[in-house]
Amino acid sequence: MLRFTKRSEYGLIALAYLGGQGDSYCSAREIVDTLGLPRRLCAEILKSLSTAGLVEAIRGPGGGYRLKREPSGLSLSEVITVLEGPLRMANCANGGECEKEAACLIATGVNRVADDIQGVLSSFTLADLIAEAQAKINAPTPAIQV
Amino acid sequence: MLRFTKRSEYGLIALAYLGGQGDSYCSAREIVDTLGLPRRLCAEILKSLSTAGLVEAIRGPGGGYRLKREPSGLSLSEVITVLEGPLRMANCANGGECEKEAACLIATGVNRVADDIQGVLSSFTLADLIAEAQAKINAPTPAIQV
DNA sequence: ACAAAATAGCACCATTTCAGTGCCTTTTCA
DNA sequence: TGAAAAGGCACTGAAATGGTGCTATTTTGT
Repeated sequence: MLRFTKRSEYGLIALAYLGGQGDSYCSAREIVDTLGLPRRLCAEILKSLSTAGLVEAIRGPGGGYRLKREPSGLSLSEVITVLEGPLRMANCANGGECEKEAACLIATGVNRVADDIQGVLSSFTLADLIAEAQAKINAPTPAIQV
Repeated sequence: MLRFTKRSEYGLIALAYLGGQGDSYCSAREIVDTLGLPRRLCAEILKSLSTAGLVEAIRGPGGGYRLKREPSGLSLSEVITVLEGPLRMANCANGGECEKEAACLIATGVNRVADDIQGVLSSFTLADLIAEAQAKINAPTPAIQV
């Protein structure tokens, strides 16, 4: 339960990778080949991130993606919202087909939980993930390659 | 994303209801009829909660369910774990088919997030939900009945 | 002893979401 | 003008989720 989808997982992985590459552009191909992720799926994810303005995309040879913002300014909350849509803990907590008073029994409390979880996700940034990732990118093997 | 399943939702609702009924036993039927929840599904959920020792079940006429523990001692974390299994944010974070170093790029960080979220869920108790629910059970209509 | 109340157990179906893929188009650099 | 790269579109298979029906077993009350 309460798990990330692959979209979020791959998205965060790709972002962490981009974060470790500085200002240079990385092609989707490089990313998926380096990290061993499914190509098309990641392409879609990167596109979403691009549309949302989290990464910058440049076409053509030499192009690719790069972060549009400092990793420390990119919260997990934002990334996940882009890739999975907004948080909705219980059905009645959001949009609102809450006809049965039942759901509402816990709506208020659940909303409070949701807020706290959202807070956790907001408190973590891409920089936090990258801090961990750095060691793995730059340490054992020069760079994981295909 | 990161949403409760219906199992958790209904489970929490039922527990909140039981919490408002003191020491008396409430039949599954009473619960679902009062709250307008799907019968069979809730019966399964109550059975799970009973197996896990969170509620007490008594068969036969006059029987039913009741909380086996003080609401303030029952964390959401526990309830949700019973009804949905353990938290697992990313695949590589748990059991371990983590062949691709990719997933591990964020594993450590994601695990930290998961811990924090688990912390949030542990910090909320059934009593918190009931506090909200009480008003709705005892206020507008004497008691929602069939 | 019997009937009714209640939980327990089993097997199944429908829908939605998720993960993943293929193919073609457009842009852009060399 | 050719190759590299992002972008767009439509589709498929698998799994999780939500939900239901029927029957068995236990227990109380009459």
